[in-house]
Amino acid sequence: MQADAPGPQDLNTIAMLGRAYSLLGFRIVDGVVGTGFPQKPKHSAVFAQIDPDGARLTDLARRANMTPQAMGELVDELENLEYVERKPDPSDRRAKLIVPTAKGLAAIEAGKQVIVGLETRITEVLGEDGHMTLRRLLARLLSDD
Amino acid sequence: MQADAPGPQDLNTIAMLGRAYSLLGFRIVDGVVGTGFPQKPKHSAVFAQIDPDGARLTDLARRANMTPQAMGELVDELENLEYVERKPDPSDRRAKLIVPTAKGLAAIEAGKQVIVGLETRITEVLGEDGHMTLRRLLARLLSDD
DNA sequence: GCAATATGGTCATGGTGCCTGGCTTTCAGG
DNA sequence: CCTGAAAGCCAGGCACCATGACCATATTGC
Repeated sequence: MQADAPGPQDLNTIAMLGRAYSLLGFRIVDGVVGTGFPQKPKHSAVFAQIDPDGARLTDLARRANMTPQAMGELVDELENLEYVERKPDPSDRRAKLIVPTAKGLAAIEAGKQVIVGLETRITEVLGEDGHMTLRRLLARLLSDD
Repeated sequence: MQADAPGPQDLNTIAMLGRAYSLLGFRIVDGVVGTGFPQKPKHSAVFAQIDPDGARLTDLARRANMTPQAMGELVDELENLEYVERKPDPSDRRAKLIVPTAKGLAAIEAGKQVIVGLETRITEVLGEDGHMTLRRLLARLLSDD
């Protein structure tokens, strides 16, 4: 809620957090897409939650904090991109398991690599100590509430 | 390091940034609404950019990085809530100045106070040094790219 | 066993947020 | 003047996500 035209140091802390997150978040998607795995930002909500052995739609939705319908659409798209498959759950015939394909696993791996690369970059900019300190401070903020 | 109860420290740094921002961002809106100024999260995009003397719709849109149409809708809502008024721009009869009302200025002030409160809370949690260190690290991240 | 109820998933519908395209009014330059 | 550009508005549309209704299957209580 402040004018955010000038340098970052003039922003309030919350705005700085937002900028940093936005900046780095876009780089994740760019990085993954750059390695040849087209996807939308929202798809990472699936990739972040999916289990290599498959997971149920409702479980994915719960973990990603959205409705099963919304997750269903994401899975539709990922199915069209051949990143996941819907398979019947042998233990419950109502359910379907969302299972990543080989291509999907490769995309997830690419995503992890991009994140590792970005974290390395953060360490380069802040130094090993700086990065560790940042993580420690953020962890304290998050475990506070 | 338990596998079944993942705490914030198990997240990658980018995810931690995102969580912290999301957490605090919601608290801003909650705080402002709690002081009796109903608004939606998107409205802060206007409040953050508006000038007490008024600003043009297209300027607001440019600064908030959206199309004039989208900004126009936000301004419609804020006009209904009586936070802003549309006045003719004396220097250009095509343009209209979006001017905050007294109520709008009070809402902006409330927003600033909420942010100050949250920053104070951050200082309580991290300590004066911790908060300053966090800001310094974030500023370095932001000025890097 | 068998109704009652809960759960997994889908479809239809609606709301929100934002976009593009087209329009009028006004401004500025030749 | 006249033409091109800019300010703002309206219509239409797409993306995203939610609610509600529905069907198939599981589970529970009697």
